[in-house]
Amino acid sequence: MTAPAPSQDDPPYLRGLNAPQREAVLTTDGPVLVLAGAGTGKTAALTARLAHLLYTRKAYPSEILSVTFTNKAAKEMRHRVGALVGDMVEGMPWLGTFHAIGAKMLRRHAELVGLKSNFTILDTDDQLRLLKSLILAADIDEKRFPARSLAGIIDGWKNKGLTPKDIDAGESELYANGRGQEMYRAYQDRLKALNACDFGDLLLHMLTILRDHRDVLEQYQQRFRYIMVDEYQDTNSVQYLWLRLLAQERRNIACVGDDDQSIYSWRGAKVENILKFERDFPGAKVIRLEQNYRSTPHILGAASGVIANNGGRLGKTLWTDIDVGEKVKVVGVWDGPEEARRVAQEIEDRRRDGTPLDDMAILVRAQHQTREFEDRFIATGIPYRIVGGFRFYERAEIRDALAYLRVVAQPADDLAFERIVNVPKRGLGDKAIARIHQLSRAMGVPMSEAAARILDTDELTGAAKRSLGNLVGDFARWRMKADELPHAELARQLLDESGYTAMLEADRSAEAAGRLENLGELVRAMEEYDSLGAFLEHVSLVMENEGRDTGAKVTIMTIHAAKGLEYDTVFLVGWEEGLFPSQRSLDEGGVASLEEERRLAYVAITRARRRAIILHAANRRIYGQWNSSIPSRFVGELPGEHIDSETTMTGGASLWQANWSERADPFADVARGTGRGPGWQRAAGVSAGVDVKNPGGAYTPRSFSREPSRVKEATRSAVSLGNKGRDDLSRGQRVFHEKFGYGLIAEIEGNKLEIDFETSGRKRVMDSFVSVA
DNA sequence: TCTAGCTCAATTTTT
DNA sequence: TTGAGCTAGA
Repeated sequence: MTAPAPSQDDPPYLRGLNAPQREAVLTTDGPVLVLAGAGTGKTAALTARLAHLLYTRKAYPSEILSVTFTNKAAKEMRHRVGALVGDMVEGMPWLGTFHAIGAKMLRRHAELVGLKSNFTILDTDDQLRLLKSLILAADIDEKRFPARSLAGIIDGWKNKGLTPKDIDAGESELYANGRGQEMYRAYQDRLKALNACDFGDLLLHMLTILRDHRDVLEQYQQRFRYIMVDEYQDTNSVQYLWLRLLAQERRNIACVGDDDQSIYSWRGAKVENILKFERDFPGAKVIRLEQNYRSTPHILGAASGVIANNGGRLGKTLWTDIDVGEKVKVVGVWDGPEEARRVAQEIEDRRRDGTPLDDMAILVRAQHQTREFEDRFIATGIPYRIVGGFRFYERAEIRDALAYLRVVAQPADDLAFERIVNVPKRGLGDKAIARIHQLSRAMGVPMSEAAARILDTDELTGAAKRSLGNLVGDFARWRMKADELPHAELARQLLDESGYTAMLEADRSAEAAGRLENLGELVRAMEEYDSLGAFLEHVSLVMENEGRDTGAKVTIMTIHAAKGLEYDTVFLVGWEEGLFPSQRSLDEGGVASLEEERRLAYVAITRARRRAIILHAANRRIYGQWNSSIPSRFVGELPGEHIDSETTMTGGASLWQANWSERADPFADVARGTGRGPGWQRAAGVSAGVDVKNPGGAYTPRSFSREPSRVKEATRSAVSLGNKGRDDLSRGQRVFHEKFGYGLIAEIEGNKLEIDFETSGRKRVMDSFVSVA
């Protein structure tokens, strides 16, 4: 089937699509593989395809299975489909992430794998605690064979679709001298006893069910007339097997992906899945989306040049009719702090040119690289946001609150009980918990019940007994209230009456305030759900880390986290051998890993719409040790015609500039370390805690442009000197800072403050970052 | 039972 | 360097 030429009569969802995109939309029947390069309008095609299926009545909304990897992608898809077809999207129960859909199916058939339909979904933290107890029970040295690695191994098995009985001796050898299988089995048994499963089980159990129960399989094969898969290059083996089973009958499966953007092999993703699609589904139609709507030719050229060094690609030729734009800038700097300064400077310049902060991002290879930038941005007052780290529901306070709710809703949830029994501190330590545990085992009842029964014995004495008595009474009361109160209100009361809120209020650290806010957020979020159960499901699968992040900010994040996003200006930092490509990756995975790192480089460059700036430093401090480094091999792979190189390590005029800069700019910590050793810094009375990290590096011009940097420097300094501070602040006053917590103002210099923080010592910050405590 | 100080290790992390 | 996790003393 060939795509008809665009015409006036096109339905709305086809407008604005190019020929291959249309083809991807209109080729509804039979297997289709859409190879969509970065920025080629993949999501547009995918959503239009969905709209087309609905409009032409090829399927009811409930007959389309549409899977994504992330909640974000699912949400985006739902939103965009909604814009095209309106309310019909509401009737799409099977649009979601692999895990959400897996959970939904599993709840219907839980009994087939020995679970009840109200099973709990454990997260990583629960999983680890459970494994730890099993390792202890099995008398394995947890130091030599950490729970974390067992978790990783089991996860790997689940990703491959292996149940305990599928583990052979070789695989079993991965943990504790061949005890892998035994531990995996013990873990699965324990999960079953707890009526729980982990993320991997959501898919693995479903796969088992589809394999062992023909009737169930046929039911879903009949139901799903059309199947669509986003980011197909990221599917792992279970997901692949699961999809293949479901698609076998009707063969109406459309997968969209880009082999060049496969960057999750370490999580079990198999690029092979996309490479062998045509073999799996003979007669498959392969459609290539190659017109890029995002980036300038130089950016595409640079990215293509790098990725061309990989073997075994399906191959695509990206092109664009966007204006030529700037070349990709490659900048060599002296060290990490200088890299941060250069980026900060460039951000200021771009901001002046009218690029909003929101439209700039710094992409790092590893999370620890964010620090340098964070420090710099705090000192210069550039608003930033760091993406990644803990997701909302992974935060301790959220997990604690949820644990309370879980104990109320599901008294059998021992993991939840153990988590909160002594939070806040109630004098119920290891000894008390061990006793409850013992009784629970002996009587075959859940711990929360054992706790009630142990009160009738003399196992516990004095304070501990009284304290446990209170807790047991509290839970009994909360459970009764659970039926009458709205669950959000229940949560509110529970947090207050358990002393949890009070515990945080008493904590004066920087985090505590945020934690209280998070709890408020949690309770608010609960109000949107019909039942406590529905809410708990949502939280374990979907809860996102959005918050109300208002205001324009520069984004700092890992390249992995940036996949699927785009920015006007992108800073690609730390392009040095060992850091990127990461040494560890090279050591462990050889050529395959190097290629994955290269794909990462490709993803990184293609995030940029108009401007990409690549930086590499000659010296970097890693784990407290200074190391010299050489530019990444990927820098060498950038085609010369698409880049402008610049290095700042010229020496020469540096000292003069340094002196000048120091006098002019009160914040030129750059100058303090310049051309003089640490001894001088001390002699000059630079106090500890202030940013003095430049280890005697050469001074470097602070602008990327070749024009004399002094001019810009001067205006900028005048501006910052002339900045008037806030008039509501005075020396000795107590203030609060989002990152450093509470402190007293020691010095005020215009709009800059020196503050003695209670927990982190003396720091310099911009006054706009603090509030009166 | 709690906490201060010690040792040890240290990518990426869609669910 | 930072942090997590564990051991010794209050």
